Amino acid sequence: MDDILDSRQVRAFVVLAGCGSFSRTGRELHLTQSAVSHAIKALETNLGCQLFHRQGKAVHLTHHGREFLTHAENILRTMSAARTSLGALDRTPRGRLRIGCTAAASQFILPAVFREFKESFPLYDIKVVPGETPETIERLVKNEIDLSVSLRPSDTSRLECHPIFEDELQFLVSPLHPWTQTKPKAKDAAAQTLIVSSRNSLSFAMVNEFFLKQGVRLTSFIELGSTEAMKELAKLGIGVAVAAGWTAQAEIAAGQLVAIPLPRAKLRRRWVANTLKGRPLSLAERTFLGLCKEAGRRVQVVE
Amino acid sequence: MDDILDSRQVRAFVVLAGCGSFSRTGRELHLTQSAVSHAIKALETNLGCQLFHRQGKAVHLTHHGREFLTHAENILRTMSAARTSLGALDRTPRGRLRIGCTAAASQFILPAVFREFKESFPLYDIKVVPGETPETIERLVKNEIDLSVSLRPSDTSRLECHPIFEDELQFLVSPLHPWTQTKPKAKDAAAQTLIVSSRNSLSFAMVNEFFLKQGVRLTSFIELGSTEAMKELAKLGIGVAVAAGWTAQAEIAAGQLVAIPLPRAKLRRRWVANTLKGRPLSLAERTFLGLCKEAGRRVQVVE
DNA sequence: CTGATGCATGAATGGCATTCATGGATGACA
DNA sequence: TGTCATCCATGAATGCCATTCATGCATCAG
Repeated sequence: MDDILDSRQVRAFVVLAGCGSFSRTGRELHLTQSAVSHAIKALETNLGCQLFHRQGKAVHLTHHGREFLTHAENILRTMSAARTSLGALDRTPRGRLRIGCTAAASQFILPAVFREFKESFPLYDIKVVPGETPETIERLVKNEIDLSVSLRPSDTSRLECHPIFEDELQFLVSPLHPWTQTKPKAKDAAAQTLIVSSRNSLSFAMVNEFFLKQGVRLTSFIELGSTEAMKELAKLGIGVAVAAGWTAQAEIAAGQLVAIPLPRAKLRRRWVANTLKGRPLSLAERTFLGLCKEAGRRVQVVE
Repeated sequence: MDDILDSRQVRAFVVLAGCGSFSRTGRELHLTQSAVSHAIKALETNLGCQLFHRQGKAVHLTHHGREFLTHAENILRTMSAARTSLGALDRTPRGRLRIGCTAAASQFILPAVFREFKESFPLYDIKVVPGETPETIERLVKNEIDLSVSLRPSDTSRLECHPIFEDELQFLVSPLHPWTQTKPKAKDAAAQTLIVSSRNSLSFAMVNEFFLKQGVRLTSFIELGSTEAMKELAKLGIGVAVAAGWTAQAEIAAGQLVAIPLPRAKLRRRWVANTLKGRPLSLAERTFLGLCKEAGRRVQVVE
């Protein structure tokens, strides 16, 4: 025998239990009396017990029928609740948001976004998964995160990329550094120790490629996870940090660091918020994307 | 659109949400992958939102899908619980028992029955609806009570009558009454004030008919609701009570009342427990009937 | 590049829910 | 008591719809 119940039979049962007449049940459900009779019989057979006692014209619940009624009503109620709850889902902000992002994003961009997001969606569960751009994109594809804030990867074939803002990679050096006097050339960079966030980062790859195009292979690096640590080392003159100016806005304004343009050309980065291509977005996610763009505009102004 | 959900679609949804593969879901449910695909699509259309996000081979729940999952699991759980609970119904004694009975039954027969019944079915809700035999049978037919303990009515066409015991109507008189010396004849009864329980009772009808057959029309009655009151009046010699000897067992033994046989013949009454013909009986009801028969045997011994 | 695997889609099919037609039972009413 | 109206059960007929079949496209491994 089947392990689940036919919803239509259950509905017929509940209506019949309520009105006590096969004919009236049929009329109510836009069915014939015969259909109701067959349905109830099938339900009784399926459950292996009699649910109604037919006494002439009168139809009454049996002991088993009374017991089943509570369950049957539950089933219909749950179905109805499911539909209602789905319809109200965009209005009742409850859910989770798993966000992958780079260290810079989590430090400079997202705090404001989270604060504003929580105002509209206080019940949302937010989880941040930090990581460099490539692994973050990987997580997105694996559905380990819902949304990522990172650099725009080269392969966007399965991504929906929402631009946030653009910035430019520069050298950040101590005010005592000779480059503050004479603009560095590409081969000068090879002689320096470059302070970068991570060898796995997309920025790192971009910088390498940038210099390779100018015939220079960079070799000496210091790899640090944290933006703050990078700036500290640059301040001490231990090397040359490669970063965007806005991540050191305060230090530059205070004269602790100087931003030096890369040689020959600008190396622009495109920050984006990513979602999986074709994935339907919840209101919360759409809102989050909007807030990211706003935050991006504010950063862009600073740049 | 329909207001209820197809259980099979719900089941497919839950399995798919669990394993993340249409093909595997199909295998699990003994369906083709195509069937699952169609079913999920129909469910999504019905609910008006996408439940899964298909990313190449990977299938993941959407925000809406996650929300729906809780309800869907509830639906299946409730269906399963309904089946289980029906199967265990005879083993988990919970329910109600509405019993219609006459005053004599509720006073002399049922107390012991209730006590024993409660031992086996402590969770049962028992309701007693007192009344004379005719109205009690009426209530049974109207499904206002589940079971009746009363006299056997003449029309048993729609009843299932379970015999309990038989007794005999007699005169109960004061020890000072002249009938204790000379056996009364039928026409002597017409000269007496007869103490009866109720004009609506079956016993009353039986007594009248009994004397009519002997050419005597009874005219003088005192109608009392209570057996106890009848006995008190008889003791005082105000009239002649018509009742069964076992209802005054104590008074007869104590010499306060004397039982006098009716003239010419015995007027036997048949006590029965009734249920509606064809109605399936729960274990509790079957047990109750059994206890009634036992109690009947005990009364019979007294008679 | 190729084969294997997975999902979507539209047409075909067959199972089953519903209807149709009918009969028996009950109750109201004269 | 007979008649009529109403109600439920039943089996055969029907038609809808769930499922399958056949196919195409995308993805992934090697």
